[in-house]
Amino acid sequence: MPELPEVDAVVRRLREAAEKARVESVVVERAGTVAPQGMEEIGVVAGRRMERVWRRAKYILMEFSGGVYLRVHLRMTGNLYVLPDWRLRPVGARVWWRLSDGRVMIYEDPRALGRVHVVGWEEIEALDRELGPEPLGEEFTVGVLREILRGVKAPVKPVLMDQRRVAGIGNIYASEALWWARIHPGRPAGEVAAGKVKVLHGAIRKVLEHAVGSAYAEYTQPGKMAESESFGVEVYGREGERCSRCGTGVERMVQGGRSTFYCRRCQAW
DNA sequence: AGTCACCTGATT
DNA sequence: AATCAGGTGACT
Repeated sequence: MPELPEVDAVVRRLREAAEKARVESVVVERAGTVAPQGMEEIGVVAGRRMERVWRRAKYILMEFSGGVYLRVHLRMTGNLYVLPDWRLRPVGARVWWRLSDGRVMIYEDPRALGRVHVVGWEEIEALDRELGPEPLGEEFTVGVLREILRGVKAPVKPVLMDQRRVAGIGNIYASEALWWARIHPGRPAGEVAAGKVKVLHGAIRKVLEHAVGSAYAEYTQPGKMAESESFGVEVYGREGERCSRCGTGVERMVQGGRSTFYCRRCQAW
């Protein structure tokens, strides 16, 4: 479920709920979810205080006292939040952390594709180097986007979703940004006209900023994934519906095994 | 650059 | 029963 905006909402929620909280104990209900595997490793956070929580791309990073870090990736169905009592945990809870005040932080993930890794600072730095710029950060300029796309023959949509090139754009917002910029998703990235790159840059930021706002607003209920995608989404998941700009039917295609939605009239090749 | 694997649940 | 799912990494 989560792309950058939803992950960002999770992080802000955790900040409010659990930053500076002390972990009493850790329970792993599904061994494959944590790495390095086993209770011994993940157990190192027991007795430590969560000093800060932040986001890089779609990763959630937590620093605990004594220089221990957790790197969480929600993949498709993960979610992370605090509940008042451990007994309230849902069926899909894979890992949970009892806090010293009696509350509990839950990593829920029905499909169990996500991961919770115990890492050191070097691994956080390495991760940072492997990932492209944050699309909502100052460093993500029109010029930077132009450099990212320049000379690339691959279709522009999968390129936008490549986390090494730009960090945090997923399947929904890639489709949405291309619709706003009127660019065909299959167009070779390097062939997108300079003027359109500028529009695309603005569209990416606009779409993500809007989603960051609504994701947070709708994330107030722990345990519930946001319905943010149903609000302000123009093409994603709307095959057969009419394009709000020109009335033409929205089409679906598959790129790299993922659904892409677009308007063939607005987004001409 | 494309395909599959990882998993489970919802929907057709 | 079959297909689909908002992500990523490991293959070819």
